[in-house]
Amino acid sequence: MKDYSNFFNNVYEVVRNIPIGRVTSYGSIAKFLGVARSARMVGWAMNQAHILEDVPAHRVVNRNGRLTGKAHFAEINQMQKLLEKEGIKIENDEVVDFEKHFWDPSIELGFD
DNA sequence: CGATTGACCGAAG
DNA sequence: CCTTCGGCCAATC
Repeated sequence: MKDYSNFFNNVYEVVRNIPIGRVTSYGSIAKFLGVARSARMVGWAMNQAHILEDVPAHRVVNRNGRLTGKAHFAEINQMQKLLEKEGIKIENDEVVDFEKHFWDPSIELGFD
């Protein structure tokens, strides 16, 4: 049973729970929610996220650590700017030491 | 309502 | 390194 109506809601909730100075990937979120093959839906969720306020979409990148969604922000450098502000270095639109800053919801949040 | 697109992922060549 | 393909599903045209 998969409540896709709640799926988007869950995505936003997970993203909100991303600690400062950490980043995660769309796939990891999707996997955490049990829809590993629907990572694109996470992307769509992010697309809708811009209407929300507590959704730090800048902390969500693709599995390469690349800022694929930067073009969707109000300003192109907004995403990189926010990340660098949190102590994450960006180089060539990619997160430096991505693995080091990577935050896996399935590990950090985990299930009870 | 059919076809296309998309802030993805992974595998294959 | 790059391109192509299959998969998944909502939103858009």
